[in-house]
Amino acid sequence: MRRPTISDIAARAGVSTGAVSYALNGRPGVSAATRARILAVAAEMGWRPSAAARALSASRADAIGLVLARETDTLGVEPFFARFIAGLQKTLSVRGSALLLQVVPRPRDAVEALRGWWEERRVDGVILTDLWTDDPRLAAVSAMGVPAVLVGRPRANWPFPAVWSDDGRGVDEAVDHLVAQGHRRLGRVSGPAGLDHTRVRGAALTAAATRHGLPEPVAVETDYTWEAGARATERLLTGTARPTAILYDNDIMAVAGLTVARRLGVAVPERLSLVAGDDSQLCEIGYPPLTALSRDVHEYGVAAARTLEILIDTGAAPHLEAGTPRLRVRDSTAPPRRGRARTKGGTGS
Amino acid sequence: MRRPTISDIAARAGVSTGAVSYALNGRPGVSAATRARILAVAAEMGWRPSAAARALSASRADAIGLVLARETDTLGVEPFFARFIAGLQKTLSVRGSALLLQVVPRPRDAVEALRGWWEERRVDGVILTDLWTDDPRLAAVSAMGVPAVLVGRPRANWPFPAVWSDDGRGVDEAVDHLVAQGHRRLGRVSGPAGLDHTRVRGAALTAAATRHGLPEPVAVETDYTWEAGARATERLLTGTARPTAILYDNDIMAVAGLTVARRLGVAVPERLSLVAGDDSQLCEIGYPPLTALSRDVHEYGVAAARTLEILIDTGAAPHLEAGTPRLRVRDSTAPPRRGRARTKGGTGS
DNA sequence: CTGAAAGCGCTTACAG
DNA sequence: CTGAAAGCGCTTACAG
Repeated sequence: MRRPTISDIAARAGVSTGAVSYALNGRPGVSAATRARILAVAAEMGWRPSAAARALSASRADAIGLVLARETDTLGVEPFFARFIAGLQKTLSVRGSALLLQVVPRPRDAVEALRGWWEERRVDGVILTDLWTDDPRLAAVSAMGVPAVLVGRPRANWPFPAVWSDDGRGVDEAVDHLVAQGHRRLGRVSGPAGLDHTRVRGAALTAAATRHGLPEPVAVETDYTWEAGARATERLLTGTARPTAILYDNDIMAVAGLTVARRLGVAVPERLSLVAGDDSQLCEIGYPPLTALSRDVHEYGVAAARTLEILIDTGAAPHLEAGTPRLRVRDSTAPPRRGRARTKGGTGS
Repeated sequence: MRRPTISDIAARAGVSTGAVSYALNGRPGVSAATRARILAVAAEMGWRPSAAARALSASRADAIGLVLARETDTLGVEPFFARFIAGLQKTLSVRGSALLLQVVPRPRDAVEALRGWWEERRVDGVILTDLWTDDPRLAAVSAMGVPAVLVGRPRANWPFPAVWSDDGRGVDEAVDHLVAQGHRRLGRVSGPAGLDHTRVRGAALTAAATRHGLPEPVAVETDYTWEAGARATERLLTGTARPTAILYDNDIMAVAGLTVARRLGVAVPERLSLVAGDDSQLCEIGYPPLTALSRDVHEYGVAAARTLEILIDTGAAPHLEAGTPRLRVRDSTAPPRRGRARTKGGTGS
């Protein structure tokens, strides 16, 4: 029960292997009748192309690579990646491309993974996510020449396409919503300052505040974990000029904020409004359910894969905006109640 | 700047390509001096093997496949997979094997993915997780003959190795802990009944209750989501013979339980103890922090990959237990306070 | 210890 | 429209 090859099909159909190849790949070079016969024989024999043989002769791997450069503990909590990957694969499956995945803690480890894949020609292209300000992947990928799609805002000196969701617009929408409710002192619990999307959101928040004539929002940086989100919230709530609304860069920190606010006796949403930067089940686990920036992450993955395929096929592809966040209003945002509320406790675990 | 091949190395080193291959693969057939020279030349030229050529001639893909068969929304919240995959790759990276990943909603979609990979010889073996009672993957994988490691309890008629964590022992430990605190009426919020590990835990809970002379614990089935966990908790708390302790099959449902208990006015842990079935950041997001079953998922991934490699290399590998859960006691479990507490409200959103 | 050659399963010009 | 052949970059018996 050896698996059939095109030679077997050729023998059975009484044609050359070349003809079989043309027929199987839907190319000109065989008559319609011959093609039909070959396809029938191939189906009957249960033939499937050998990925290795095809890769070797055609110089394409029919696979793309994705390296996730994050600490696994933050990765796990993010609904982003499962949805994003499902979106990628919806596109890839049409052509029968495979997805190689690697999970590494830091961007510089990602470079090694990408280089290995490309030098062994295991992938036709790669997708880059979570870019940092000085990310070693950009120069490395450019130098290697591996087709790559940047998931994030386009960069200067980046020779390849970028697929990005307009995080700034999401921030704008959130601020507009809060300002309409009467908020003027905004706070922000951000992700790592070195991450591109952290900076994008920060800039958008500052710009939006300026546009509305609000004081500069106070921001506290974190590493995306629940604990850091809790500490950051506490700092904002116990400092001077306490904000009446806080924007978080993900969902789990917003949940942390909810808990901390309760512990400090700051009523949500009466005294404090919260906006989560990602939307997931977590936003509904507490009371009140959290207003959140929500985006179609699946569609974002589809767009990234499609762009990479075009890049691989044609050598170029346009930048593409996809999965732009929209504000999903739930109950954690409301007009601020006037008057200074007392703050219970101070610290506490 | 064509990438160098072994022919280039052979020419530069003045030997045959066969000799280069032997030298590069650390096989006998070349003298130490020749080998050293060849390696030096290869390094100097920056040679890397072509994965396709190697796969074609050696009939091995140097890659393994993992299909995750779950709804993406539950996947995202689970810290399990990111850690598990990191563990797999720690092992795979030693040999330079790649990981192919696919995310599909149902087991029968997984069969198609596995078949495709194997028939195209994209993988040398696969890892199966989240097995269902009548899981089509088992028969399909056996029939195909693709080396496969079952992540879960060994099964009858399963011709390959299994790597499993003893979920039953985790349940035992949790019940011992609760009984020692004086609990006698236990409840359970379980995952889907068709999932193997759901049944294992259920059986273990019944056995532990019997051993301690407790009444049969009441169990409510869910789909692992927060919402289902909330509904199940409410059912347990508003039913007759309300349990004083509830075991959850994951972490997010335990968090849901905490919220529901608060809403119903059931104090945790005074009136109700909660045990989460997985340990993650989520267990610390509420008050009180949740007692949880914790296991070394990274190590679990290492064990699964190692077992698969042995299976691929030798045609067989022993079953292996790894990542057995241990109870991590936090503040959500305590001796039950006597007397019937009132229950606030009834339903509610 | 070393070299020359066949072969893995495809694709793709190049002749007919 | 079709066939015969070379080639992709390795590995591996098989002779020397």
